Amino acid sequence: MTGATTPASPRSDMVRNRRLLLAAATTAFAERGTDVSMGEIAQRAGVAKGTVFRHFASKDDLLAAIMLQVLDQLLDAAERLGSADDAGEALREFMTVGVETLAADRAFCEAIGRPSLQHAEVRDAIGRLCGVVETLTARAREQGAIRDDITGTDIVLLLGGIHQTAEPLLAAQPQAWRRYLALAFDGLSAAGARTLPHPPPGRLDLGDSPSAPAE
Amino acid sequence: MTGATTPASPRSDMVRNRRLLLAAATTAFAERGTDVSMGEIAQRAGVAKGTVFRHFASKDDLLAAIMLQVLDQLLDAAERLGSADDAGEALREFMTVGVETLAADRAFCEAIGRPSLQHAEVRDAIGRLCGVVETLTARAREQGAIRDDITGTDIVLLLGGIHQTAEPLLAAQPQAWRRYLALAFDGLSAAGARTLPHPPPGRLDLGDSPSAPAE
Amino acid sequence: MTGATTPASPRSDMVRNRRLLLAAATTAFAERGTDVSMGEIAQRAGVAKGTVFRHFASKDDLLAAIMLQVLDQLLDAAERLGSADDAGEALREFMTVGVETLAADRAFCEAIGRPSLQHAEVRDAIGRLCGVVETLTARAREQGAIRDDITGTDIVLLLGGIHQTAEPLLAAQPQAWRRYLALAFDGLSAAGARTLPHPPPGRLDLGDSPSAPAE
Amino acid sequence: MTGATTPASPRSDMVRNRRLLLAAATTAFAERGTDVSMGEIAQRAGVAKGTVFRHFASKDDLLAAIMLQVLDQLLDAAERLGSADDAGEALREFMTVGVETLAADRAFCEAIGRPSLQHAEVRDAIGRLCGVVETLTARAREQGAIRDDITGTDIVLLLGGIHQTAEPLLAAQPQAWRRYLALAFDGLSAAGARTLPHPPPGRLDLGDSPSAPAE
DNA sequence: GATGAATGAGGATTCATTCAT
DNA sequence: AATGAATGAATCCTCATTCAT
Repeated sequence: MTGATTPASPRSDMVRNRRLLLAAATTAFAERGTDVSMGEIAQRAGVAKGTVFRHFASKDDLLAAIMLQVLDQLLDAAERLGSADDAGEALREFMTVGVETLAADRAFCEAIGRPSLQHAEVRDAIGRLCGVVETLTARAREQGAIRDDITGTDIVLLLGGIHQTAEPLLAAQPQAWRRYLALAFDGLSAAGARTLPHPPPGRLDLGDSPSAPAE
Repeated sequence: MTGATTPASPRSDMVRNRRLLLAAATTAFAERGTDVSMGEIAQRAGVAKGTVFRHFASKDDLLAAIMLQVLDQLLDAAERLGSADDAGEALREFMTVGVETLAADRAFCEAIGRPSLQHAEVRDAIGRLCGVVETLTARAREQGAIRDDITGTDIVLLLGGIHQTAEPLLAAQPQAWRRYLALAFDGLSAAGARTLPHPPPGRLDLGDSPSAPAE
Repeated sequence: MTGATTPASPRSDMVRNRRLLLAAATTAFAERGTDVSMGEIAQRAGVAKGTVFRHFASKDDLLAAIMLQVLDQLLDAAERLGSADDAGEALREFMTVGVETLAADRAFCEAIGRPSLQHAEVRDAIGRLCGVVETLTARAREQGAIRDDITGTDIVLLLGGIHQTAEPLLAAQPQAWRRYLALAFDGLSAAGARTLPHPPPGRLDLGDSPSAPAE
Repeated sequence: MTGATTPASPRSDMVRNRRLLLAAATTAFAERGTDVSMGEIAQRAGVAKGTVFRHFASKDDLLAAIMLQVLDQLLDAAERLGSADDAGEALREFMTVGVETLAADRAFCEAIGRPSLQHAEVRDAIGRLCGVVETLTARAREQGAIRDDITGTDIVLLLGGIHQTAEPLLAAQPQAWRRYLALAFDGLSAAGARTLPHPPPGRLDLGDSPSAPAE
């Protein structure tokens, strides 16, 4: 099993294994949620169980790594779209990419609000994402594409909500989320609407914080 | 062990235990999702493990019972509001009750689309709920309170989505869902909006259907 | 469930229940072996679980009661045949009845050599059976129908052995035991055969006796 | 935990553990039947519970493995004796080995006719055994050592029967089976005996066959 | 660095048995 | 005397994690 034809340097093997593992785990978690066992991921990646733990000290770490992957994709998208001329269209495009990403990843949703979020890195990435999206959102606001009282964090949160709305339909109608994305966007751009009742969320602070300020 | 004030008859004790179990399970599942063990639920209810299984033959049955509880509440609310004069306001009120209910129940969302749904009773209840909500929705449509292309099933699905949007905030801001409910409602009532891109969902048909028609 | 049409005296109800229980247990154990649960037996008898335990303090006691039933049947048969003219034929007839009984009772065989045998009553009944069969055997010996070195206990033990020989066939060929009974009988009547190598067993002494004398 | 003298490589440890497990399971099952728990077997083998399941995916697999062990021993014996000059003596020798083997293994008998038999491997081994024994038997028949109407399958079945006959005595008289083996052999060689009443069994076909042909 | 065997806590579930009514 | 709810020990099995090679 180790007798590969081209061992290359040990370093490169490790890199390759890490890539295999992330790929396998991404697929597995996306398909079947966070309950997939480490054993199965090892198998799918074609490595031994011990190797999984050499790369990711715990299942939680692996989950965090995968969430980071997804978050990075989203971050990239948001950054890429940050300079588009039509900020409203850019925002819509970002949300499309975002919901599409979630729709393909069952674990991501499950994992939100779980111990993985106690990983500082994940929290940071979410924070950063909210920041970049805030830029996007601000421009859309200024261009009048969306109403005044919407923040970047709102947008990020909506990704999960839109996905969740369509989730029960996805098995039968994989594109159903488009319907609810359009609906949400209509809400976002509702011109003369009354101001939203609850204040906008600040930077997302997730995790166990038992210091929940409530209201 | 429970130190109840009135042990009464074994019958009444059983009723009491069932209530304790449902309460414990509802809370536990709501707080920590479907992974809570039967053992913990027993402990929380102050009964022995065996007692849980006397009342609910399997974990899945327990989950189904809890979903039915929630669905029944929603069904009641929808029926109660079915005859209100202002159908738009009634629909909004229903959605308020609905999201509020979900906000208190984490498991409910997880459980949608899971084996518990293979319980005919749960499927039936969902079907019935969609039916009653369709009535509510139709009236709101006729009265011009919401746009034309929204169905009762859309509304039911939105409950989960709105809740999910706010979910990461709930620990810190338990009322945050009100913000996203208002936002969604603005989308629903968007007067001149373009028709939504994806066709409305039919009656919710969940479960294993591997005959996913895709699109 | 208690509202029978004719309660009769409480005494007679108890007798009736005992009979129902023994019948249900006999059938259940015979069909599926000693693993049937007390709960199922209660159900089959149409009584509550508690009632089973009022009549038989433990599952072991119930098993013992059922073994006693079977042993009594065999005892009756042996006594009835004790006065037949043709002792050889009588012995053969007894063995036929005996094996037939076992063939219909899966639990009996399983239960031999188990804790149930620690019930003095069962041990006594086996002892008594060996005694009566010894009479039958002695007459057959005297009449020259079987060889000299066979005892009643040998015969009793053979019942189980013959049954066991055929057991794997019984599902497909319920009468297969007749073949092995005939074969055994041919061995028993082998005229000029050498004396059997191991001394005849004494009175059966079963149970945990850790004082096994070995040889 | 085991204090072995030579831990050697993990591979060799695994082999050693497998051996320990088989030994522990063989003893445990032989002594107390199939009810011994996997936990106890682990303990007896000096390994953790999980290790049992790494080696045998289920209790049934473990039982099957043990039956295969026994069947292999018997198969070896039968093959070894297949070429002896005196086929009658060879058959007797085979039966001696066979019963002796069973006498040391209580589970084997219990397990016959149980789900373990649905393991194709076990069924196959039994079939093969019957085949080899048929050879042995045919030669004994031809040499006039046993009567005409006895098949190899009869012989295999008799092993269990003879053992069962002596079983209640084994604790006190471990060699008692020799008596019943001799008796059975006398039946097998009964020269002028009438033909046996029930047709000989075909190849042993065990398992769920609900197509029981009856008779 | 990789391997995969071993570990053992934990999970769902069953069942004999007890006991309040 | 009968009921059937409650109990909790025991069972099989899974899985994250550790560690010797």
